[in-house]
Amino acid sequence: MIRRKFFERDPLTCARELIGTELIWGNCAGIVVEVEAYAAIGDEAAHTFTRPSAREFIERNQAGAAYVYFNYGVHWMLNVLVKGKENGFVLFRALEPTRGIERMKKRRGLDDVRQLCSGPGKLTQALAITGKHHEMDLCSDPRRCFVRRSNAIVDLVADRRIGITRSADLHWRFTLRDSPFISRRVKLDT
DNA sequence: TTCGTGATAGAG
DNA sequence: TCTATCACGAAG
Repeated sequence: MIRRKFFERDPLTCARELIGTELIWGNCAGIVVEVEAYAAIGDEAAHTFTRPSAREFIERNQAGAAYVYFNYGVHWMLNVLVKGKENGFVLFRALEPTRGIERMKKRRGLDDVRQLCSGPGKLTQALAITGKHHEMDLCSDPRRCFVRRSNAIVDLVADRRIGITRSADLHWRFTLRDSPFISRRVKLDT
């Protein structure tokens, strides 16, 4: 199980190293194939830039806490709090399902495994993550945590974060190269 | 390409 | 109160 220490570094390092780990969520699990990093300071796309409640969240919680919020009136988003030299969040955008696949299909109302967790709103639906998991510690309960896979040779691609307008030039989205489970194709260049 | 949806926060 | 904004997804 990945321990708290892991999240006591900067958001970019955490984001990169989370790719290829496995997210355990109850009876379901999936390999993390796409994340985005957000910095508490100086990142206009981060919640902390406009939302006092996000800044209070950081004060109130330890590294490794879940930051879950509702967006567009429809979707839950899962982030993990990073508190090191730099504070911030890592948003989970896509998983490659490994366990509990039938459960996920049922929750999503779909059969195609590629589409179960290929987006931040999709993966929370597939895993039944909601606001009740907000502020939950992801470093202490083996039923809700991250684990490293021993074999992992992880080939990363960095490109622009999706769906944001501010600070859009930063290459803070990380994906597992050529994974068919990511939300959107990697786009390089301007 | 469009459009619904609701929480948040800041202005009036 | 009102309104702009938003780390989205699905239908078409």
